[in-house]
Amino acid sequence: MAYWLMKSEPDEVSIDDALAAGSVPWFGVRNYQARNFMRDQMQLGDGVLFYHSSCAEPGIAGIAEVCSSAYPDHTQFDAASHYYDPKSTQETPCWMMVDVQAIRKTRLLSLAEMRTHAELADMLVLQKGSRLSITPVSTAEWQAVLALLDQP
DNA sequence: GCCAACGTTGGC
DNA sequence: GCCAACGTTGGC
Repeated sequence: MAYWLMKSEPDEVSIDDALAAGSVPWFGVRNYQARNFMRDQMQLGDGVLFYHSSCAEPGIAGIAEVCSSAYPDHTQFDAASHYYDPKSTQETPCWMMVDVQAIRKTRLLSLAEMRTHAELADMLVLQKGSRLSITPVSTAEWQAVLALLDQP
């Protein structure tokens, strides 16, 4: 059982969208490190902090969990998609994804607030220059975030 | 829109 | 294998 923080642009897939859909395919990851986390390390039932990025108020917006193993991201084959990758073929897909089940929406734990909590200071998403859209979260960090989400 | 930081590409 | 140039991310 592991924990992850996964960034999504709410204009594309918000926590509300994910809750309405039940589960969402985490398409569009085009970074090898993030892909490898999904392909090699994620397990069914892993906990996910659903993070809104590239928006007015970036931060953790909900809780989710991994609900599939990794499989090819179909958008890499779609020439009309923003995520099309001409190097990928059906036989040798480059990009993988998992499905994520939204569990609940939480209060927004903003990036600015996250930076004020010493117990979160080591979270990878807070490190200078960090841009990775999927990062592992330690058990202690997971528990600290959940505790903060339960506070007003 | 700006820009710092990082990742990828491609010439050599 | 090096590294400069370019592209992308993402907060502000």
